[in-house]
Amino acid sequence: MVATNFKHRGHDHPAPISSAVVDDIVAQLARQGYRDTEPRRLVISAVAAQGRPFTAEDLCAALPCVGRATVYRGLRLLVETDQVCRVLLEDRELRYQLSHQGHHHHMLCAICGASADLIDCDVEDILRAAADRSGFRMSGHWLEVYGRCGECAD
Amino acid sequence: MVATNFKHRGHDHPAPISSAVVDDIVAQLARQGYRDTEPRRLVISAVAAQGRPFTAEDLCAALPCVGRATVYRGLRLLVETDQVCRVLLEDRELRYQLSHQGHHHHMLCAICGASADLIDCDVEDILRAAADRSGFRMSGHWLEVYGRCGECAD
DNA sequence: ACGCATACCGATAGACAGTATCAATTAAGC
DNA sequence: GCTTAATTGATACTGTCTATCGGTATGCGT
Repeated sequence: MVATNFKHRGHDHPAPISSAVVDDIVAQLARQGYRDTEPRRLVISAVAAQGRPFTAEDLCAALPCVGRATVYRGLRLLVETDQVCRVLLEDRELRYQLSHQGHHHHMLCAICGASADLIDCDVEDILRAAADRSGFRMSGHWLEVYGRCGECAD
Repeated sequence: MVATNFKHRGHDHPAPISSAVVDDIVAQLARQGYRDTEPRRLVISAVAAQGRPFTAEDLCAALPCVGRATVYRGLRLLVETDQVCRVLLEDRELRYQLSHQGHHHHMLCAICGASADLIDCDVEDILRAAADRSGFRMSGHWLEVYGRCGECAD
C-alpha cells in the first residue's frame, strides 16, 4: 500500500474497531437508521476508553485522525440517543460520560474528577411537589452534586 | 457643555442613578471596599429593572453607554457578593437575576422565561445522604427545575 | 458484484460568549 | 486640592462549538 496525504477511509480495509461496547452501541444506532462508519466507531471506542467524565476536546486530542466536526457530531448523536450523558462541572465546563441506563444523577469529585452515580435518590417527586406549590408544572430538571470522593476525602 | 466623542464620566455631573435597591447594593459593596461609580450604578440599576432572568448580553444591549467589559465585570462582582444569582437554562444558556436571600433553587418556565423560587424544598439533606451512600462527601450542588408556570400551563 | 441515493466525512471559516490587556480616568481619603 | 489605586472602555483575543460544502463511502436494491 502506498502512503497518501489523505486520511485512511474504508477503501484500504483498516482493522475494524470492535469491542462488545462499541458493537453494542453501533447496533443500537443501526436500529435507528444511522450508518456504521469507521470514524464513528473510533469516536465510540474513544468514549468507552475514558475512565472518567471527559470534554469534547479530550476526544479530539485522543483522535487526531478524526476531524473535529466529526467528533462533535458523533458526540452529539450519542447524547441524543442516550448512549452518553452530559455532566456539568461547577465552573460550567461541559463533560460527557457513557450513560448507564435510566435517569439518574451524578456526584462529581472536585479533586480527581471521578464521578459516581447517585443511587437511591428520588428527588424527582420532592421537586415536583415543591413545583406544584409554586404553581408550576415540572417537566424536567438538571442536578449535579459536587464534593469529594472516598479516595480524595482529606 | 461641549459635545465630545468621549463618553460621559463624572466630570459633567450627570444625574446620579439612585433608587432604594441600587443604593442598598452600592452600600453593601462599599462596605466590602468597592467604589461607588456611575457605570456600576448603571449596571445595578439595569439589573434591578429586569423583570425576569436575563443574559449578560441583555444588559449590554440595555446599557449601550457602558462598555461590555464593564458590564461583565459588574455582573461578576454582583454574583461574587451574592447580590445576583446565576440561573442555567435547559440549553445551558447562562442567565442572571437579583437574588433573594439565602440558598434556594429556581423553577424556570420554558415558555415565558419567568422564574419562581422553589420554596419548602430541602433537597440538600436528601442529596447529602445519597452522596454518603456513594462514599462521597458533598460540598455543593447545582439544581435547576424546568417546566411551565401557572400562566403558561394552558 | 454493481450502481445509486444519500448519509457522512473533514477542512475551514465563522459565530458566539466571555476574558485579557492597557492607557486613560476617576473615586476616596488625606 | 492632591495622591494613588481602583475602575473604566476600546480592542484584541481565547476557546468552544456550529455552518458550509465539495467530495466520499455506506447500505440497499438489483
